[in-house]
Amino acid sequence: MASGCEIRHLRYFQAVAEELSFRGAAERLNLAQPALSRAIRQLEDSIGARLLERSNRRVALTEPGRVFLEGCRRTLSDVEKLVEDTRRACHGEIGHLAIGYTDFAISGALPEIMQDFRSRYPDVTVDLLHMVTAVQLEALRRGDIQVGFMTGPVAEPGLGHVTVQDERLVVILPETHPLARLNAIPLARLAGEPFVTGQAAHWSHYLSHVTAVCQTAGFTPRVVQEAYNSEGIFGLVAANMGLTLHVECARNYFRKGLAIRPLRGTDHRVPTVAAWKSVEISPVTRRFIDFVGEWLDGDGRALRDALKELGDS
Amino acid sequence: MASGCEIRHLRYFQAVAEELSFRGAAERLNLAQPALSRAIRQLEDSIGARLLERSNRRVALTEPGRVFLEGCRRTLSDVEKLVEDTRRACHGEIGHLAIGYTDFAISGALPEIMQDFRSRYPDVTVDLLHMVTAVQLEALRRGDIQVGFMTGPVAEPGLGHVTVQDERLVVILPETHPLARLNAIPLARLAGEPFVTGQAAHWSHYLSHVTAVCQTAGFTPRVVQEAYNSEGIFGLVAANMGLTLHVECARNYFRKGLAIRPLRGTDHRVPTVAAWKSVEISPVTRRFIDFVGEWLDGDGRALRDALKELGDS
DNA sequence: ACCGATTGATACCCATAGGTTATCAGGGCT
DNA sequence: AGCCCTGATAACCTATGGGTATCAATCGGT
Repeated sequence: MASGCEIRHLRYFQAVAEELSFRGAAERLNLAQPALSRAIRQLEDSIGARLLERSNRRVALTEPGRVFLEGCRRTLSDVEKLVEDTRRACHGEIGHLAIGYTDFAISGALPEIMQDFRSRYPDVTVDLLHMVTAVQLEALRRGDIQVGFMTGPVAEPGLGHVTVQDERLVVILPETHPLARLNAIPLARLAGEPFVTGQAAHWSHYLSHVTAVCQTAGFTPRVVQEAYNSEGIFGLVAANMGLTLHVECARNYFRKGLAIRPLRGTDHRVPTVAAWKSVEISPVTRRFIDFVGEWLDGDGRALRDALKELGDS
Repeated sequence: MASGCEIRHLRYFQAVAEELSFRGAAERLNLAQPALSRAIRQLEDSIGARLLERSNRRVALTEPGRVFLEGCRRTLSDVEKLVEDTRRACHGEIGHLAIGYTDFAISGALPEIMQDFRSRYPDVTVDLLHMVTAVQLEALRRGDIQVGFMTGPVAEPGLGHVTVQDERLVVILPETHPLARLNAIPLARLAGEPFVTGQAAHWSHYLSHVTAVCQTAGFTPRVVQEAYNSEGIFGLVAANMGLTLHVECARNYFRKGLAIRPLRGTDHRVPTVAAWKSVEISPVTRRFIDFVGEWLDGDGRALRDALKELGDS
């Protein structure tokens, strides 16, 4: 029952079993030989099995000793690995993250970020959860997610954030639409056009950008249809219900029958930011945030530049 | 390095992590609470990671704590299993056996014995090694095998043994041979017949039976061919080179063109015995020997009787 | 065949690690 | 506000792990 058997005993036994000599093992362990003899005796007593055959001149493993030695090696390396893993967890190299994302984020840089993160930190498990910006803010507050990729700007107190994307607007319209013949579409030409957007209740952060940019041209968008998600919006546009404003990353997707044109007459940009609760940051969250920062400065620069040129063209 | 982390610490930590309370865990461990607090602190120091979040009223696992807890459970159950396995090894339920066998043994009861033994002691690994009797005796002496199934009688000092088979002789001859028309063949009729046997150097124990039984009828077998093993002997007989004496278990094999007939005119029997070195018997060897004894008394009786009837018919 | 060298076991001592009791400091709860 | 429950701390005590000295047995070399 109270086995009394301790890791020390396993280490001692392994040494003796490998050296097949108490004195040799004691030296290897920086220990006096009598202490070793006693420890091994204790171990044998606590197990209730004779592990070593001592014949006053020769030390040999018994059958139980062989079984125990193999288990010793396994257990000792397991414990060592466990301690190492725990330390890594402490440094954020092991753990779990729940991350929220919007359609804009998952259409943009997020897949590459996640791919690079997972290959850099393979022992961090990640749950990626689709949530609109407002839901992410609430989930962050409740601790349901540790990081959210959402439509900015973020000005909530207690949240840290970094801008991941900062994209110009594009017009998505049926390729049969008269405006589709223009290389770029002036903002003013959208006045009066039928708009397809996301549902006001869920897409508020994005819609505030749309209404704001239209206001600068002195009109309010005429919304004729609200869809549940980006796929829905694209589908309704393809069905000739109207046109929509989106961000550059829409170019990463293609739907037959749609045209994507830069929007002229405004330098308004829609930021997508990674946000996190700035108190009680777990090690793995810290790692992730740092990684995103480094990614944006390094690996991601090429991608960002490409996107930027795409938008500027 | 010197992690100082002991199994006790793992048990303590697991208790606290599961109770999420130092006092509760201390009670469960039959320990005073301050000792627990100190042990956990030591554990955290030795790992270098904060495993528990103590906020004076609530105890919670940190991320490293979760990692460590899982490893704790695994390690503790592994150690428990290891101790249990070692005890079983001590009782001979775990271990390894090297067992020698002759053609006679493997053609007789040995396969059934081994099958029953392995299903009764699945954690004992067995090496079955084909060796003629003389080689088995030497291998036993050197400890290369723990038990040998060989042709008796065994009279070596220091060897224990039990008779596994005790078989009448049969004559194996080409089915076209004139004697094959008899239901049973009188010993005296073999005088002058050409004999096929195993090589004298390796089959000495068996050949001594053959010559002895022929002597009782007043003749010496006229050996015209020596084969390497039983298959070779059967093949040479089938090739009409001569006939041979074998034991009843030969009936378990069949080769086209051969006839097997009881030998009349002698009650000589050829024993096949299991033998072992009677000093330094390992627990698993003891188990095996006991098992063979019980098998012969119990499960094997039916088989033995069947063989006996076969021989008596 | 004997003596020295070496090995593991034993006896004894000591420092310390691990346990106990008593007490404190901080938050909820009534 | 006051009580109670929690984990941390302090002081102390003993059991235990480790050290030194020594013994008995066995192997090797001359």
